[in-house]
Amino acid sequence: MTRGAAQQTAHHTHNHKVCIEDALTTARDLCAERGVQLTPLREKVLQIVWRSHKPVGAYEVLDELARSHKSARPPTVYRALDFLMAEGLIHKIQSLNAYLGCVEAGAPHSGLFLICRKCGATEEIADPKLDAALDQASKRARFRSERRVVEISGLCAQCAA
Amino acid sequence: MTRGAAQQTAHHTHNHKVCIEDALTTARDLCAERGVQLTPLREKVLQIVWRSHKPVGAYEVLDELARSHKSARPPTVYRALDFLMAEGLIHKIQSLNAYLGCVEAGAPHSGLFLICRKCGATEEIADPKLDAALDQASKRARFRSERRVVEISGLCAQCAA
DNA sequence: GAAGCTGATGCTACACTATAACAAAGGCCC
DNA sequence: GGGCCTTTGTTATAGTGTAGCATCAGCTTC
Repeated sequence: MTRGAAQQTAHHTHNHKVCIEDALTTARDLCAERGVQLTPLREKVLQIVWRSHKPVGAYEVLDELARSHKSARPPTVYRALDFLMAEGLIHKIQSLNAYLGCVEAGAPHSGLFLICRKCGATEEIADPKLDAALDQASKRARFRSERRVVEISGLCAQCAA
Repeated sequence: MTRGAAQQTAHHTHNHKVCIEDALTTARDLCAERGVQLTPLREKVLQIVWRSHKPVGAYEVLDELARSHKSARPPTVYRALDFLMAEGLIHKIQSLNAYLGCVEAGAPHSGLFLICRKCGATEEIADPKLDAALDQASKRARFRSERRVVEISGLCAQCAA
């Protein structure tokens, strides 16, 4: 169900079909457990988001969705994306206005995203030290933290080389 | 020139004129040092952004600017905002598409923003432990970090009470 | 099985955010 | 004065996201 650390990274070369299948299976299981509906439309959107490890814009999703789903309109896509985010199946990358499949759906987590500005590949990382630093900083400011956005742009290992 | 820690926080009550004056003075000095032009237009935009400790949208800036500057249009505002960001005088809050005066202009830093979802007040915090955690995480992933976005939404001390 | 409810989708229009592209104006240098 | 650079003016348009109401399918209750 969960993948090993090596497969969670945004490699330039890997068998991506496995990523997609894993994500869909996890999503179906989670939604079933929670009693929420992963409808064909929502599943299709999830699949589209998972076509790569690059964040994908809502209107890119729409273009792709429209190929198989003539009636697709902006609200169609945004509603599906909102559902998937609410269920923790995808994340929104705020600095790109784009959406990315979550590699650890189900596990409570607030990721750190490493976004390559050259190839677009984006890796989600969980980091206890980061969580601790953020919790500590919030606490010091007597701030009640609810939602986190932590994104780093730069060059991935491959593109920096 | 730099303010004490107490005055950097997004208090609900404080003499905000001091904040604005400090920010403008710092901006003028910095731009003079760097040989870049803090034109009246840019200064006015900076002043508008500094009207509060809440992030302000570009079109809010435009509305305000237009009161004294009839020819103001979207590009007028975005160009000024881009300049101010490039000089490190303001920050963009990505999760709100809004802009906020930088409390520590000039000092190299990558802040953590605590954004109150109720009152909107947003506090910028510098945190060495956070920086360390981010650097370490980037390094582990062999990622060359360039730009950071760290934003936490929630409730500030006053609004949580 | 009709009435009513709920959640999901269809559909039109619109609001909000941001940029492209080119023109004009002003300062500076030679 | 001519050429160059930076800033601002101006029009148009691209990109991102939501409001609001209609419809439809499944489910329940009587």
